[in-house]
This record gives sequence, C-alpha cells and structure tokens, in this order.
Amino acid sequence: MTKAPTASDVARRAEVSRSAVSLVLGGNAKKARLSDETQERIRKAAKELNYRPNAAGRSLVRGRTETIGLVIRDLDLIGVDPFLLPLLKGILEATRDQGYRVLVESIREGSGDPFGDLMDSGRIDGMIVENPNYGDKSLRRLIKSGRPVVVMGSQGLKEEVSVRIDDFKIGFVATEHLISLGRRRIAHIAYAESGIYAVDLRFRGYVEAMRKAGLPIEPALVTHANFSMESGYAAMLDLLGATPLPDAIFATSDAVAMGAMAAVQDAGYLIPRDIAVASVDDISAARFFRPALTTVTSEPYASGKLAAEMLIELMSGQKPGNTSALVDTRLIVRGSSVEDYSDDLLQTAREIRATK
Amino acid sequence: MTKAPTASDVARRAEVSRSAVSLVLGGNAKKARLSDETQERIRKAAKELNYRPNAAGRSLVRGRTETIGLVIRDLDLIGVDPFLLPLLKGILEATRDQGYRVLVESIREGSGDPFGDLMDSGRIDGMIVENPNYGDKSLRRLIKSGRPVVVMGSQGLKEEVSVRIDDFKIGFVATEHLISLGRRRIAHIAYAESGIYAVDLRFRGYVEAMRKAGLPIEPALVTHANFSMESGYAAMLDLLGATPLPDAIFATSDAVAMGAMAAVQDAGYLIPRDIAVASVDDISAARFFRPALTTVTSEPYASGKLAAEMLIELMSGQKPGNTSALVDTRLIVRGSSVEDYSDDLLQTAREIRATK
DNA sequence: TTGTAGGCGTTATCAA
DNA sequence: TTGATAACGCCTACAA
Repeated sequence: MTKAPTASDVARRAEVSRSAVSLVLGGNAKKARLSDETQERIRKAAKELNYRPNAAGRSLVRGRTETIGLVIRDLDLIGVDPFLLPLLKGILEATRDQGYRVLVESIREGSGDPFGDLMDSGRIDGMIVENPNYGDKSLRRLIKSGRPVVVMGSQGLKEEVSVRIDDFKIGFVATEHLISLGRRRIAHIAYAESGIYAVDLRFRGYVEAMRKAGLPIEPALVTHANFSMESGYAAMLDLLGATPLPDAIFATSDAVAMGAMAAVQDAGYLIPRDIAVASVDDISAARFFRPALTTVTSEPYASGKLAAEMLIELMSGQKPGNTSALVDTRLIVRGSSVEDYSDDLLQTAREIRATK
Repeated sequence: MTKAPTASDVARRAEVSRSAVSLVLGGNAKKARLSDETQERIRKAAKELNYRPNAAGRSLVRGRTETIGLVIRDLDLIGVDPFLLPLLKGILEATRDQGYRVLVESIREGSGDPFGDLMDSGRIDGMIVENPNYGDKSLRRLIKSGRPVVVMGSQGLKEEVSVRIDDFKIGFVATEHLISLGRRRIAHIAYAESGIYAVDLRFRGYVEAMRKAGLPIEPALVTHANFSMESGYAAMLDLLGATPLPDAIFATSDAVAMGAMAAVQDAGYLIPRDIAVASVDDISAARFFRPALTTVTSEPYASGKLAAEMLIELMSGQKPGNTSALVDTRLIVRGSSVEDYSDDLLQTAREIRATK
C-alpha cells in the first residue's frame, strides 16, 4: 500500500500540468478546450495510476462537500421506526444520481448546538431532519439562519422548508372510516407522547371526526404508546380495562397497532367483530397480519425522495418553488376494520411467480 | 450569511498565532503547553465567533476523514431488508463515541470498481459491507489490497475481516426443532436465490438436519423467495400445491415466513396444527404475529456493533485479534411451531406500563 | 511558551 | 490551447 496517486502524479505521467488534469477529470473539459489528444493522454494516465480525485482537497477549494446529512433525532428510534428505511431509500435514490452522498447522523439531545455543529463542520452541504422535537432550540436557530435544511414534518417557522403529510387529515380520515362502520366508542393510541407535532395533529383529526359525528371524547379511551409494538400491546391492555370496552381503535402507527391487535386477540376478542382497528403507515407487514391492517399510508419513500430533491434545489441556491410540500396519503381498507375484506394477494402472488 | 470563521479569525481575535488555536482546539493542548490563560482566551474567541474546525482542511492534512462507509449492495433491498436498521443502529452506536461519522452508500452492480472508488475517494477511512454478492470482483480486489474493510458474512478470502453468524447452524437448528416436533415433510423457503453465501449455508444446515433424521429431501419442497413478504406468499402457494402437503416450513427470513404464513392461513390451514413454521431473524413483528413466529435470531444489532468496533481497530492500524467474528444466535420457540406456546408479553407490558 | 513556515490535493485565475 | 500560481483551512515540525 503506497500512497494514493495525486493529480500531480497524473500530470507528470501524462506530461501536462496539474491544471490540465484538473480540467479534464473535474468534468470541465469542455470549458477549457484541451486537444482531444491531450485529454486522452490524461485519462489514460489517470487510469493507469488508478487515480481518484481526493474529496477533501476538492471540497476545500470548492467550498462544497457533495454530501448531505440525514439527521435522526434519537438513536433509540432507529431500531424501531419503520418509517426510516424507506425514507432513507428515497433520499439515496434522489441524491445518488446528482452525485451526492448521504451521511447519517444521530443527534444527542440538549448538548450545545448539535445541528449547527454538524451543518458547519464542513462535512455536509445541507441536511434533512427526520422526526425532530418540536421547538428544538438548535434546530430553530439553524433554520432561521437560512442554511439548506429540509425538515420532515414542521417546526412551525416561516423560514422552514419542509415535507409534510397532512397529519390532521390522517387522523380525521381514519377515525371517520371507523365511524362509518358504525363504531362509536373509538379509542385512540398515539405513537408517542404529545409534544411531537404530527402526534398532536393526528389527535386533533381524531377529535374533529368524533365531534362531527356527535361522539364524545372519553379521556379513558385516549392514550399513547412509545413507538414500539410492545408499548402498543401495553397501551391496549389499559384500554381493555375500560368499561364498556371500546369498539374500535385508531392507532397512529402500524407498529403500535400490531402490538395492540396482539393484545386484543390474546384477550380473546375478535378483530374486527369486537374491536375494529385502523392505523397509519402501511408498513409491509400490515398486509400480512391476519386480519390485515386497515391503515392510512404515511409515504416515507415519497417523502424522502421529495425532501432530497428540495434540498438539492436549496443547496444550488434557489429558493424552491414551494417551501412546504404536502405528500398525499390514502386510506387502505383491510380486514382489521371490515369483516369481509379480501385483497389481491393471490393476484400479486401469481405475478411474482410468473416473473420467477 | 457571511463566510464561516477560520482558525485565523480566531487567532486574530485571541491575539495568538494560528498554531496556538490549532493546538488548543485540535485536542493537543496538553502536548504543547500553552498557558492556561492563553488557552482560555482562545476558547473564548472560538466560542464568540462560533468557530468550527473545517473537516476538509483537517482531513487533508491528517490524511483521515473520521468517517466510515456502510455499503449496501442493492438499493432495492433497503426498502425491505429488516436487517438493515438494527445493523445501522449498532454501527452508529459503536462509532459515534469514537468520533466517527457514517456514510451510507449503495453500490451499482458491475460498474467499474465501485468499492475501490469509494474507498479511495477520500471520503471515508474504512467501510463495512453489508450483504455483498459472493465473489464480487471489485470487493475482492479491495479486500486483498488490505484496506480497512469489514464484511458482513463472508467472501471466503483469507485476507478478509468479517462478522458472521453461523448460517449452517441456523439452518440445522431450525430444521431440527421442527423435526423434534414430529414433523417429517419439512419444506424449505430460502430468502433469496442460491448464490448468496448465507442462503446456501442455511440450506446445507437444513439438509444436514434432515439427513441426520433419516428424512429425504424432496425437490418439490425446496424453493426460494425474494426478500419480500409478497414473494414468501407466492412461494408458499407453490408449496401448497404439493401432494401430500408439507407439515412444516423452514423459511430463512421472518419476512418470507410472514408472507408464507398468510398464504397458509388464507388457504384455510391452521398453524401450527397443519403446518408448523420456523424462520430466521426475530424482527420485532415476529413476536406479534398470531401465532407468534418461531425463529432463530440473526443479531443484526450486535453484528453492526461488532463490525464497527473491528473496523475501528483495523483503521487504527492494528490487526484485530480475530479476523472473523462469529455472532451467536439462538432459537426462540413461539406459537408458529408449538401449539401451547405462551410468552411473557403480559409481563413485558406490565413493565412498560410501570415505567410510563 | 509561542510563532513561523510549509504543505496536504484540489481548483480557479490569469498570463503566456 | 496550455501552464504557472495562488488560494482553500488546517496541522505540525521547527525555530525563536
């Protein structure tokens, strides 16, 4: 393992100047019109030496790193948040053809100015922030500074650029669906404590749907879990203690709903006959639970893709057309709310087999 | 937004030399014994200016980036591979206190020398490769070059440093478990086509357990899926066409098993009475399916942590004690194989409620 | 105990 | 059409 070859090495071998090498290999070959013959010689030399431009040197002089950060608030969520993987996929897909890399960072809470530190570390040109605490000081300051930041969800700042889903509508639609099935005692399990913007909006959607139907909100039927399926199970145990029982559950994440459904079934009740369940996300397992899970999509993949595209716009200096993109969601009705549900799994399976 | 402050700015403000700033802020304050008073002045100035050392400059002169790469073979897997998130979590946890950042990269297949390109791009100091194709040219070359690389799984090279689980044992243990329950016609669904090292090892474990029990391998009962639950569903439809039916399934991932279980249930058979199921991974949903899934853990979190630790050792120039770590796995018996199963969910739930 | 100078690899500017 | 040269921001000998 000798030292990596530098542009000078290439230049020497090709018998040209360093600048020529830089022009040709930096993609500006057209701008500075070098003779084809020279260009060829340079490329050949580079290949022979196995030369790769050094990112640090380049970033130093260009003032850009071609890297974006994906910031995750809490490392503990990473193990359980099913949103994250498709989000990451969307981001990677949208960035990789633009030549950007993705740095994944978790932020420690309350330690100085973590968002500013990362932003100005010279490692990234911009960042996407997933699932931030509402009102985080460090993040607010960063957003107000006008740096390239895209927030998933909203921090309620006029300067922010955000990708959101309509969490109010999600809560409303899911609850309304349950009401339309004749359910009256509809319980609510949030996927986290109040304080996260999306959590509260979904709750308000739930409240509004209930209000519109003239149904009361019973405090004993409103509770929250903690991201995990386990905590959904635990929350459901609480609800199963209510008298009379709820006849439906609106859980704000599939994970929580799955935990809750297990608790319902373990207690000997039938879904959806005794208790109907609707939730949010449409993770891949939702379709394979039995009964399959009625859910409102949360579109993490589309959100990630969109966020990355907006960030790239932002980093190129343009103000993006809209500073707040709203990703559309939709209700998918399955067996956890409707008895006689059947989907096209067989059809899907046939297609899969056909392509095997 | 004016330009970011540099070490020179800090030096000027603190009325010292650039070197002094570098020494104090670079963490070498002890080595060069500057007066406490001076150090304090420098720190104060840095704080006032909101100075952050530029990573590019630092990495250029140090020859290190303090960043590692996590390489994922195929972007499409990212959406469905439940292994990935806990793996990432393990890596992030192990690296962040060592001051390392994590760059997530996906590699395009067959285009030049992607592994070498990334390794020598000057963006990372080392990499962890997840789920590589066995025998990938570019990866093999990189490993042989002796650069700091940790492979998840194995490429069968003597130079490699790898973190593995005992895939043969996994296949053996799961199959043996089904046999011990009196099952005889045990089908096998691999989570991907033959050609991935782990896939074939698990199959060989299955074969060995069958052989040891004196059971024949029926080609009609051996098939494979394609990572997704959908494909597990499709594969199971094939198996349901066998006569007589299999009385057990060994699926090599929970995702595939979940799809298969849905197909079994949709066909009107009971699990485990008619068909017992065992698989691999223990993703969080495994415990909440009904029946809950019997599975052999694949320990992605522990693997990620270990891989990161080994990589850090490697990057510091030491040869790690063992170049091939084997992560222990264990069989978790649940309701998909044993009728009268019950677990401690209630207890867990109580604990969760107690800490709420 | 402090300051100076040189260089890391790249690119952009400007002269030739 | 090409080639010096001067940054970019940082660190580390080494000199003072």
